[in-house]
Amino acid sequence: MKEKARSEKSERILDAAEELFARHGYDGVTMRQIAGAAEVDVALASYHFGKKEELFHAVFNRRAELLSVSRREVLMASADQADGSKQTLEQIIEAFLLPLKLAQESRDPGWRNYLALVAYVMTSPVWNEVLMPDVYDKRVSEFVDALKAALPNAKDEDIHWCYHYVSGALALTLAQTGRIDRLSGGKCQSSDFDAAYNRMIPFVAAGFREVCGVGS
Amino acid sequence: MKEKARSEKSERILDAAEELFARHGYDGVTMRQIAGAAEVDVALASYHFGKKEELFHAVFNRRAELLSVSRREVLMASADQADGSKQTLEQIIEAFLLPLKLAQESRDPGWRNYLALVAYVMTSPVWNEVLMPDVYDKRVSEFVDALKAALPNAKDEDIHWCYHYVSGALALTLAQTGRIDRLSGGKCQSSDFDAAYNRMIPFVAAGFREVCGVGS
DNA sequence: CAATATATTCAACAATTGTTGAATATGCAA
DNA sequence: TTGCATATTCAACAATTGTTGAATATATTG
Repeated sequence: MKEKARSEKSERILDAAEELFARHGYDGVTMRQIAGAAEVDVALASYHFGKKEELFHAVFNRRAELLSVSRREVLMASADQADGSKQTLEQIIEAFLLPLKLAQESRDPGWRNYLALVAYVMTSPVWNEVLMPDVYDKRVSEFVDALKAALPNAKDEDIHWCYHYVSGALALTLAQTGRIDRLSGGKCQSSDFDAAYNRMIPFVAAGFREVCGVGS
Repeated sequence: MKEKARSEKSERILDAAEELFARHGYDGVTMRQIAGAAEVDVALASYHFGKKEELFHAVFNRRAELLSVSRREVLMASADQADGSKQTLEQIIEAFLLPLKLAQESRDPGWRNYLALVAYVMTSPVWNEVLMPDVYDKRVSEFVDALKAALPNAKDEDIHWCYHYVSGALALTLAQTGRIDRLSGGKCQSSDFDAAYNRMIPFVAAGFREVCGVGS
């Protein structure tokens, strides 16, 4: 079942919608703004993607599967590498985050917009339950399973709450709100993904050990 | 300079707007939805608060100062308690989070809606820089200063990035998206604030020590 | 009470919204 | 070329948007 190649203008519409939805949310963007940014007539978006909500779904799903495959591959490669011996917490967390970091550092700026859109969906009480279950929740389950294997004494609740904290830290990083730039007086930058991920891994690993460690 | 007491319908409008804005965002709510939920005519909202954006500001600011005062008091009380001796990380973090937990556990459900609204503003690239600096950024600076005192060897960047992670974990908790309920199969609940905060404190304390600790 | 300020509703406005059907352009197969 | 499907634009629609001025009710003050 091959996907039919979309026209160029069709991709431009998705790109424009991606950027605008990520910044202003679903209701903060009009079809005409999207068409304008894509330099295309308003009716064309409806012609290609149907109603506004379907366009939103199309934008969200375009890169979802791509990213999900990349994440599973990295996670399994990491598991294979630690052949026999148990994976360390750091390895598991790194495998979970690496594909996101790579996407954000991609030359295609669309990836940055897309991940900001994912952050919007993650933090939205409305969209969260509509869009996350389909593809992302499965990756999370695999991640949680790997964590359980690395933290055999942990209670399920503890692991899920700790994952919740990771998820929040990650979402705010993907959102690129620019707040850390302001609060740090320019010493840190939202766009500095190396800085964000290099510290996030030891930070959350230590948190997991503290809350879910063997001593508990 | 005494604040003039607002009429009862006026407060109902703020309450309704608070709940709707928190769930659907600024653009996802119409003046008529707000008026309908408040059982009030549309024009009344404009009469009391002016334009829609001013109403949004009014909703955000109504509890902001109240909460900010409570946070500073707790932070200073915590500092006084550790008279002479240095505050522990856990004490600082707890002082930062406690007022939020108390507000969320308040009998007034408006506080839950308000904190979900704060989460919306925190994670929004647009509203973040409009509304956060006025009152919340100052509290953060005090929190960061206390952290610096407890972690004398830490670099500023490290502290700010770690605070960024705390901020994200906190925002997702305040947002109450219900995702943890789904992912955990009902073992955890978004509304269980005791569970959320009891684990968050040791989690982030360990993270801070790992990234900003004396050994670094 | 009267008079006056405040609160609330009613009705309507111009502008903008998502969506659609008809018209035109473009690419492709025969 | 001709035919035909796809792509794109044009023009217009009913519905909804935020906002406002006039009208009416309610409270406050003299």
